[in-house]
Amino acid sequence: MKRVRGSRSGRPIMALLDLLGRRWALRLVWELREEPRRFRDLQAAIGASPTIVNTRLAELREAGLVRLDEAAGYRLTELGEELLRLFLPLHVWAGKWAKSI
Amino acid sequence: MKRVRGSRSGRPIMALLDLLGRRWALRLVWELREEPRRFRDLQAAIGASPTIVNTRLAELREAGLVRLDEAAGYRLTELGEELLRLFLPLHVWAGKWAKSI
DNA sequence: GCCCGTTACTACAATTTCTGTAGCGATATC
DNA sequence: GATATCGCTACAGAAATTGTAGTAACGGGC
Repeated sequence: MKRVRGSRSGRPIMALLDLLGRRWALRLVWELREEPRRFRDLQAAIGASPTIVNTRLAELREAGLVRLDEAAGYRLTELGEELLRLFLPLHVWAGKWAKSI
Repeated sequence: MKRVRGSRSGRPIMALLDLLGRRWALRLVWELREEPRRFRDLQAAIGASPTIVNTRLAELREAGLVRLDEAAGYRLTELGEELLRLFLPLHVWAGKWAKSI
């Protein structure tokens, strides 16, 4: 098992929070929720530098959440889709949250 | 409604992903899942600088997710607890994830 | 009054991360 | 050979984060 920055405890939840708590990481997973997307497409969609997009994608690939399908582009793995399913309710909740502040 | 960095679109989900995608933001919410905690206690728990802990807490407070209860310490608001409930399954999933990589 | 501990929080230089722009090397199409 | 798309890299400047120290306010004990 690969060690992730900040996960000195070795507790999986901490490693996960650390991984997803890096800039653009959550957003990248979100952008892949519907269909595979190309590198440049992803980069344009989130508006980050190619350097950091590549770095995050590499981390997410190493974590087994994302993979590169040469024919179609970057896509979530089975594991990545499981994670996404946990996050989907966020979409609805975000609307409610926005109204209340 | 306050505008959040990177949320040029105005879509709540983007604002939320941006807010939570900043370093230590997710982790701070997580650390408040059980009980109120003092500033120094939080800071020591996550191992970040006081500067950034204070910055993130201010952002989370402005977002209505966290508040400072002078008697007990920092705690989640009602809204913050709702958000946390969406994240709780993450704990279980993280264990499974760790095993598979 | 005065020391002591605790609280949240700030100042600031050093370090790390991210951005913005340009470009590379491979592959495919004409 | 020219043109386009693909993932990806180089690199200098800008921004975020760290690490350390310290401030100001409050509440005991003495």
